[in-house]
Amino acid sequence: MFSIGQLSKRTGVKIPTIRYYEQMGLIDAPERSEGNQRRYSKDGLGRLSFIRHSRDLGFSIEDIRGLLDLSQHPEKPCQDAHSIAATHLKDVETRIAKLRRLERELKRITQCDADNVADCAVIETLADHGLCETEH
Amino acid sequence: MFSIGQLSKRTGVKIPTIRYYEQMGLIDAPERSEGNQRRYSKDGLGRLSFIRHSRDLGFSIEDIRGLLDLSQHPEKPCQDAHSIAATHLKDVETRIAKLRRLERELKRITQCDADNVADCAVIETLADHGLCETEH
DNA sequence: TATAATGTCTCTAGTAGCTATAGCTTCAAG
DNA sequence: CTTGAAGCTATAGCTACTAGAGACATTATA
Repeated sequence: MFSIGQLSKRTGVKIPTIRYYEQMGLIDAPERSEGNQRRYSKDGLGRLSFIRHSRDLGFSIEDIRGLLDLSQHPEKPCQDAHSIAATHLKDVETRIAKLRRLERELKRITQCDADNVADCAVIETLADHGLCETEH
Repeated sequence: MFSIGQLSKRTGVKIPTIRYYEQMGLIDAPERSEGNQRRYSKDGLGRLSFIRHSRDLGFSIEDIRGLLDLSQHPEKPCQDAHSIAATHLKDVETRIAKLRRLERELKRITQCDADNVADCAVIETLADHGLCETEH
């Protein structure tokens, strides 16, 4: 049996976040001590680790809901899990592509060596979209 | 003079967003028509374009507040603008690095060709952090 | 000029995924 | 038995918007 603090330390999920997950129905409400404090089983620990790890990989709460549900049914086909993961991968790839365009543009404009705002490439570029090299 | 709808079309910023920016003090409250509708000048258009463009480059509202303020004072040195942009660039680079680690991991786990959840690499990896190749 | 269609107004609440605060109670160590 | 850390609930706040309701304004057409 773990207290919420112990669970937090073991999983790296902050205490208010654990309570938030419970509220969202992502983890079951655990048993309580006589004094009404949460007491978690190993199962609860496993479930929270799963969530933590999924969040680390950037899955949304809703995705995780689906993945957790699947993980409870080992006999089911895993198409759904694959499709959740594949969709998420695509999303990550899209975000990377976008950020790399930003990176390129930001690198370009931060090369400005002007002294004052009047000649500053950063400000100038922001003020005039026509000065951009790339579309975004 | 532009109505809010015209401003929206010209800048690509949605109407509720324009009102939101006004509320946030990012743009000045414009004049009003007799019937209390917003009427914008060319200046307002320029300012909103600046904001739009800055948002496109991923600057936060607070960053933009600073950048807008600087842009009003062309005689000032532009160190601050550079530092805002440089910090943002670093942030973008960090996010790219993180997303690429995710991408790698997601690619790896989605290669699973199992049929059911019991053997599925996606679920297995999420359940057991020890199976990850990279840290995240 | 009347009317219909479109545009705009304010206000409130909702989105994701937490985080912070206040004011209280419980637990564990000495 | 006391004290300090840990836990409880409930509410509000964060970013950057977006959506909806219900009323009013403007513009285009008949």
